[in-house]
Amino acid sequence: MLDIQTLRNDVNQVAARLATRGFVLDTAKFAQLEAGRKAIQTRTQELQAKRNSSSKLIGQAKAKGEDTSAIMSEVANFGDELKQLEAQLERVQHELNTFLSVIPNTPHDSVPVGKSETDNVEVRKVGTLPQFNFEVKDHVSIGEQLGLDFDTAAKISGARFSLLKGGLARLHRALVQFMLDTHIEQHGYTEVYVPYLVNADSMRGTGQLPKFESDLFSVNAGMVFSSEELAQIEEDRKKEQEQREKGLPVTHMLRTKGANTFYLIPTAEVPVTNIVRDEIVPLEKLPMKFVAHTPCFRSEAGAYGRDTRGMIRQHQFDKVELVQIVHPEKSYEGLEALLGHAEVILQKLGLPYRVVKLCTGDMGFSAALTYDIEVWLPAQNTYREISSCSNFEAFQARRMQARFRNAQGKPELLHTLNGSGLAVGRTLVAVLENYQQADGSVVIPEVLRPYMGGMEKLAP
RNA sequence: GGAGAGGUGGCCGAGAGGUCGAAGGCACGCCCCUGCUAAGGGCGCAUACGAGCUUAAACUUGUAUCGAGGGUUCGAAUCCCUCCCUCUCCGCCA
Repeated sequence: MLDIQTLRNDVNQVAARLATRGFVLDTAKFAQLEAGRKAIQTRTQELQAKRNSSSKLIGQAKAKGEDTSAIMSEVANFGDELKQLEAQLERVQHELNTFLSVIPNTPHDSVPVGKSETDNVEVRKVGTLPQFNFEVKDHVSIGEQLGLDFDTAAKISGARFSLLKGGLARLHRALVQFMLDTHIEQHGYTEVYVPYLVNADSMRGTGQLPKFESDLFSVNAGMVFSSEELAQIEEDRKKEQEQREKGLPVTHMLRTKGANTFYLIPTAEVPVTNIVRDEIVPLEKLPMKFVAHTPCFRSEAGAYGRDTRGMIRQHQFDKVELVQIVHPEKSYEGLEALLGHAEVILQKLGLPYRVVKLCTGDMGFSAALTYDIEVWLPAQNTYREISSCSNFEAFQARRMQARFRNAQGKPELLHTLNGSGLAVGRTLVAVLENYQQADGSVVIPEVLRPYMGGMEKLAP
């Protein structure tokens, strides 16, 4: 969420910055909503003040045993108007809120302007590309011999799921352990174990809702209703519909009933960052650095047809996620450090990669600046995203009301950062492809061997 | 799943229809006293949003907020309804 003050002071400037990322800010709509809000709010508060002072007088008069009918009829005169105004105010504020909550973050000044990933800027290339004196296979062909089984996964669940067996499953686990240990022992992160099902407030906090609901999986726990309850729900639904038609604020009777709707996390960013939602963190606790290993669930509704082969794009994958909660003045420093922490994993694994700075058009909704790390995949003869490290500045913190107490003792919004360190499935793919041998076996990177019982290679 | 008790400011905790944004305490900030890592005293100290003033801050003022949402009332932290959450005991369970 952007700062509404900034929008009021300088809509055009904000609109221009948002335009660079392909978002058209409806400034006329904003002006209209603001004008409406202002007029209604001023008048409403005026009447509320009048009502409050009258009520106070009534209280005093009653205490003395005096007659209060004159004052009470005066209040009754504007009672209806006030009720209407309060309803109108709520409606316009709700509209304004909805309007604000779908505006993406403004890009940092250093972000290259561009339309798509082709406009991203390469920051550096690290590592040397492996040479093969045989025809390279992709991870699907290599994996088939080693325990990667899409057919069984499809039987159990469906498309875009995978099943790993034997050494491959262990290698997957070894990657997780290696990543976690590195970040905990060498980079100073605190490991956290978090819920994989979260509520809607958490999803709103980090920006997945309300705009990207279709990318998420949701579950309704214990939603078994008796016939009376079903009838009640139907009635509530009608009531809500009527309220909408009359233009009254909707009371969301259904929403409270459905409060046991959970969302499966699309990334650990959601539960981990929401640790500080509605909190005021003491200054000396900053920066907070968390690392978590979680599965991630994405419906990727819009991505069908892309990466259909293999485990590049799955409904479920594991990720080790780095999150930092920092002082606003330290967030860009923190981002560089965090990016470095993710890179270390690739360096230790001996995987060649490059770092790109995303252009305005390719950045995610909540980010002010994003670096992607792309790992070399020999079979695709290209670099593919394996980590995304972003500074969200105060965008998420404002939605979450995540604050710290500054040196003056006043609450101030935090900055939030996160990045994959790394996506485990894709790292497994990269290991398979980069360490493949002519005989179909795969050499295990040295840093992983302690986690593999000393094993040096996976052989068919 | 059953029974009960609760949710109030950064924290603890009173308040049980009127002058309550909310006593008291802790923590924190400024000041005084003391002169040594003790103690005492005074003052201040919620957040969001609006209006005024302003370059801005400060300030003044208004409104809202006592788990959330509805309702009753001239007036709700306090009464009613719905929901959420926490704790205790029992049951079940990895």
